[in-house]
Amino acid sequence: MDDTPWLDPEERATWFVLARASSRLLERLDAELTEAHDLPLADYEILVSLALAGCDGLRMSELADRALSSRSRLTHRVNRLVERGLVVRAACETDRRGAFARLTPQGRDRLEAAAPCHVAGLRRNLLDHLDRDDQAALRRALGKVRDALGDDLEPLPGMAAVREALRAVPADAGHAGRP
Amino acid sequence: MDDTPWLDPEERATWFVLARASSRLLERLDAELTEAHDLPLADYEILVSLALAGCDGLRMSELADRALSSRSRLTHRVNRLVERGLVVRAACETDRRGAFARLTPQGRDRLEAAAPCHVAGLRRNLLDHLDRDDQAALRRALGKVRDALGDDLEPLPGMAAVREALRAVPADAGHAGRP
DNA sequence: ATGCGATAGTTCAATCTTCAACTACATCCG
DNA sequence: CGGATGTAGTTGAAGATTGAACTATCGCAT
Repeated sequence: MDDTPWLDPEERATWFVLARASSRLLERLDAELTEAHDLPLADYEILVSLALAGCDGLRMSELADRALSSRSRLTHRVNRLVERGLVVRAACETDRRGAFARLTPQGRDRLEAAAPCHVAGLRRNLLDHLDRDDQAALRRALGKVRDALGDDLEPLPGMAAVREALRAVPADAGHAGRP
Repeated sequence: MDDTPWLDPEERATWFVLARASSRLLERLDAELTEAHDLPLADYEILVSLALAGCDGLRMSELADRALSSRSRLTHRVNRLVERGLVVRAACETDRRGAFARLTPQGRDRLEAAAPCHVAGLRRNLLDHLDRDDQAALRRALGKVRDALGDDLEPLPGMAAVREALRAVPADAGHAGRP
């Protein structure tokens, strides 16, 4: 490590632009969503994951993975979502240590209301500035980085699938329910 | 906004890979630096900015910009660095609202000790996986995004410049000193 | 000069995250 | 079976971040 050469200007620029662009982007998306829907990006991503899981809900640890959150952070955050009535917990039948989180109808509504804002923000702040080649190059390059970092979650299905899954959430969920 | 089309699978993948790669990367770099040198990445970046500013130090707001930190966050963080003896504050002569932060010799040592670890982490977790074309494409694409987000800080000079600047920090700094 | 809006930075309280226990259950192996 | 070890998730306290309010100063226009 001590014989690692310093970065050359291009390497520095690569790191620099990645750090700054992603940080600013996340900051902006979070601010927009929070401002318009009182829903921090972290909560939005929890809701999306739960929506995709449909009425089965998702294990806490699975959810933590998807939301890039530590377990304990997720516990607290889900608590707040439960207080807000957007999520409910359910016990797991087959593994009694386990806990599921599941979207409530209010959670589903909240998510449906916020989704266009998020997508618009993504276009306005990210995608609109990238042509097809830029996007392909980004996916290629960052895909390799992600692999090297041992992150192997597959990309999410889109809003169509979310809506599909959401249709399966019965309008009266929120109390008891399937594990 | 409500007529914004949903993302297609490639757009989703672009966003997904950017979010996950950058988040995991930052997490990893922070963990490595904290583990090995008890210096969170956020603090490391403050120290680098201060080192590049040499013995003049840097205005708090300028430093906040460079460290991607809110003003209030920076105030707290610099307080902790001051408690640790790595940084000192100094008043600004020409604008008495202003405050400068400046590296102490201990801060300089800390930074010099940690820098190889950070560079090695950057190589191992990011740069080693990208060929020249990948890097150029990343800079092109994310440069556009960064511009669109209104972030216009120019890339930092490298460790050579840091060392250069550090040489200018007198060995007995840390008490009074230039604004 | 003087008053007014802008700017630099800090402070304080509320909120959020972290980290290290801790509980409870599962699984493995003899 | 039964004890050891591992895994899922929560808890609670300490520490960090946020955002609004606040202090102090600046710079400009009158």
